Amino acid sequence: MTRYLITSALPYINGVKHLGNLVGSMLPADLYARYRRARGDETLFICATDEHGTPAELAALDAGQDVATYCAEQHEVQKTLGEGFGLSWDYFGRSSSPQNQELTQHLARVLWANGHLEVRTTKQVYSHAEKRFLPDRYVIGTCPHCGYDRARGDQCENCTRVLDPTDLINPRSALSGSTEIEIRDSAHLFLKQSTFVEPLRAWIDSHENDWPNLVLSIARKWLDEGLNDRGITRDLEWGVPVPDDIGDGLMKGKVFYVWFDAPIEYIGATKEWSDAAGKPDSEWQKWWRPERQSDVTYVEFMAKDNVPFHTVGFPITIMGSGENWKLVDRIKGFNWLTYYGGKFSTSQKRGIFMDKALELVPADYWRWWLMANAPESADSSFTWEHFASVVNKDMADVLGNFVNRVTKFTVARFDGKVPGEGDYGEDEKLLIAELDKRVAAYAGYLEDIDFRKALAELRAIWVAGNEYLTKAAPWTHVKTDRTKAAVGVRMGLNLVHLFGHLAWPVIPASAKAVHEAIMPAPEVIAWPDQPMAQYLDSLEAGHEIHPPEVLFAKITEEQLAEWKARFGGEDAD
RNA sequence: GGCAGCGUAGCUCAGUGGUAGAGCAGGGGAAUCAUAAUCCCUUGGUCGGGGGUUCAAAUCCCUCCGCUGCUACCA
Repeated sequence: MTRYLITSALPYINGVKHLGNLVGSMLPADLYARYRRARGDETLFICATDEHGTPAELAALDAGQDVATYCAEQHEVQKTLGEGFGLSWDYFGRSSSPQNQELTQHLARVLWANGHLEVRTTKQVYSHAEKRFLPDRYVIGTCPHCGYDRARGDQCENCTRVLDPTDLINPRSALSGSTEIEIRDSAHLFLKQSTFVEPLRAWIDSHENDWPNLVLSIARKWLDEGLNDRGITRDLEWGVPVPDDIGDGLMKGKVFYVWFDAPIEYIGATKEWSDAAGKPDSEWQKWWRPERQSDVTYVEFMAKDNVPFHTVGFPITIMGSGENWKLVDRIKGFNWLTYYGGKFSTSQKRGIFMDKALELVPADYWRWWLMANAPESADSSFTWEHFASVVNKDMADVLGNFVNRVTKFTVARFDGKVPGEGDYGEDEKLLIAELDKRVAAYAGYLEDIDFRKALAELRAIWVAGNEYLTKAAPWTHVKTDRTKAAVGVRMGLNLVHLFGHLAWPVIPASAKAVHEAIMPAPEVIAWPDQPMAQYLDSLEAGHEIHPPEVLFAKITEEQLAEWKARFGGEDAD
């Protein structure tokens, strides 16, 4: 049986992530990982913070910390928030780890040995004030085309023209404002991507049927436009050092570009995981260097901006190594989640961030709404009104109220115990047939990693429970035919039990609470494998149940108004 | 400017050649076990505009309009 390796795109270190980041990679990866575990599959779910690069250095500068301290702190912040959202990582690593450094250097060495890297001289902007090289975007000056005086070295934001830092009039450092800058030659390693076009195309074509259109079209666009060789080193201090033995001795003091080492951290974090557990190297290697590629099914989750690096950049690193590293099997890409149709924006404080979100409502509310409305085929839009109406209706009314009405009635009329009288009849058979079909459809959508449809099916399963209960109407029968009422209640309780199992991958904390209405819940709530006829008649007569407190408090009009005002609704820009 | 995606009921979205769909919201009814929750029935769209291909187009082609994003050292 194949093992499942699951990775989520690495959240960048410079601050708390917003809900768009969450829904685009970490949350769907968690849902899928939980589903695999529920089915009993051997599963490893890996994530990490992406810590290198100039933005991290600048954020640290802002915070008045050295970059290592800053990253260590922010890593803990992101780890805590992820756990708050129920993200069930087997390991949440750091791209700055020694393990990643070792692996990154190893892969660079074999690429160098295989002739896939070459040294080229490039022109870089050096700032005397900062005593460092500046990335293009951190050089500002007057645009030669439109005269805008705050144009960036990569592009003028006013006239949108693409620029080179040397084009700027009166160039200066965006960090200090210093004009003491000069253009210096600097040697860098380039990955000869152009030689990989054919194998990449063949590989991508082989996934014609199991990758989403979004992923295929982005990957092919890059190949069609011609792959440029790509610089994989930078003149920075914070990063994985380039080893002396590659690059003809010209790489002293340089580090790898963050996009080179970040995907390698998928492997690095796996090694961090096995090292932390005191396990031998064979433990992480069985995931990344399996005997046969088919021993591991590797699934990656990411937003669409990340697709090129996972369909082109990282695969070239793997292919070019000539070693038997595991290549990704399935890539699930997401579009953008928008906030009232506009972009989530950290700088403009527009949208909702993970820390604030958890202060408002439990994580499962977000998990449900985000995955039920995941931007799978197109961008999707968050609005407070929609969020409140979906959460109140689906979770509180359809699921929560079902659990509540069945369990409360059991206490009121059947002594809080599963009644054993009577046999299932025609109504129960119809329900069982419907649920056999729906549970299979729900599983099918999860296998296909088609989340919106999966959650719509899960909701339909809950609705089927309400429909059944209305038809069975034990509250009516209990007055005249206690046995008939008992049948309805017994089925109702079995449905509660079922719902707890089916909902666990999506809303784990709530599913646990539902499960515990019937009996104590295990760490991993297993998938119901039996046919429904058997499963829905599995609770023992006389078993005592425990009605939960209100499972899902509804979002009130007052809360809605307050949150809209606090976070900015449609009027905010 | 170039490129990509999108534009289907009031709202959020399915549907990619064969008589327009779901959920929510709206309207009517049933029930009263329950967080006034649930269940049944129902109103509602010339599928952004125009042109073309086809026996047949929301679905393929062209064009126009609108929205969003990307445009490579930005993670």
